[in-house]
Amino acid sequence: MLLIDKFSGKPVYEQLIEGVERGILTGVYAEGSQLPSLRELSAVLSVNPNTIQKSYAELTRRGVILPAPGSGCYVAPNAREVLRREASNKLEALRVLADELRLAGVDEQDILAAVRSQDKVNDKKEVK
Amino acid sequence: MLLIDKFSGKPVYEQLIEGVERGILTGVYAEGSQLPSLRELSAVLSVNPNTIQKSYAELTRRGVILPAPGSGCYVAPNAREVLRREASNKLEALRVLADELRLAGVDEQDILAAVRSQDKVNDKKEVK
DNA sequence: ATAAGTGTACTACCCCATATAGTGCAGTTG
DNA sequence: CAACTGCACTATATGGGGTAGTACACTTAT
Repeated sequence: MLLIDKFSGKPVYEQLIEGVERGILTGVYAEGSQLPSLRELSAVLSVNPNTIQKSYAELTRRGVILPAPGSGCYVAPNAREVLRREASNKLEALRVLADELRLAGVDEQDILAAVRSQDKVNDKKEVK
Repeated sequence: MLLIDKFSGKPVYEQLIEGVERGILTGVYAEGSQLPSLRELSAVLSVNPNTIQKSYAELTRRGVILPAPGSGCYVAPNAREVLRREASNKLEALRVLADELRLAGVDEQDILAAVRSQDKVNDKKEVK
């Protein structure tokens, strides 16, 4: 996976970070599993190794992945938990964005509808 | 008010744009009213006139304000409508952000609660 | 032990956005 | 006329993003 759009305006290293995060959350990269090496990713994506390293360094700093010099990089055993904790902090960003839309006069129902999961999920999951 | 934080990491000219937009939406700058001149804003905010001009040019391009060389800059008569139309397009951004949080495992209720207007909520537990 | 692959640390360079600084011009207003 | 307005232009400095290349120490498989 890990697609990179060099014309998106978004820095490549950020796209890379989000791509790995998404891979972990969707199960493509299981906790403890090995990630593509710097040079391999560099070759596959046609991105400079330094850029890849910058992304991996950031993920390492946050405790999402664990580097093993000489061996490779691995998804941290508690990666999902780390990501989940960080995501909670992003709720504030969501609130701010929603407030802006509301201030601009966007209909409350439209806002709620946009946020609500619309993938035919009739999630009747009984929260236990 | 138009406060500028030079250490926020966000470009000054963007802060300026958002500040004017907010002023229009909150009624500080009524439609048709005159905005502070380039040089006046530059002096008050200690920001280079070129930076102010960049912000005003962007707002002009979008039809939010109307410049009158020799006279000043004025809020477009339909400024609120323009902003409202633009805001509708941002709903997609809201949806994407919400999806990310959901994927990360953030509780659905927490997401909805963050989005919901929190003005003295008469707690309606019956979600219709 | 050798070879290949790994993460990591450098240095150097380029491009572009951001922002500042200064000058000047044409138009409007009092 | 004088003072203000938006606007255009050039020049410069700074920093982030990205590339390029080299080197080192470590691990792993042959």
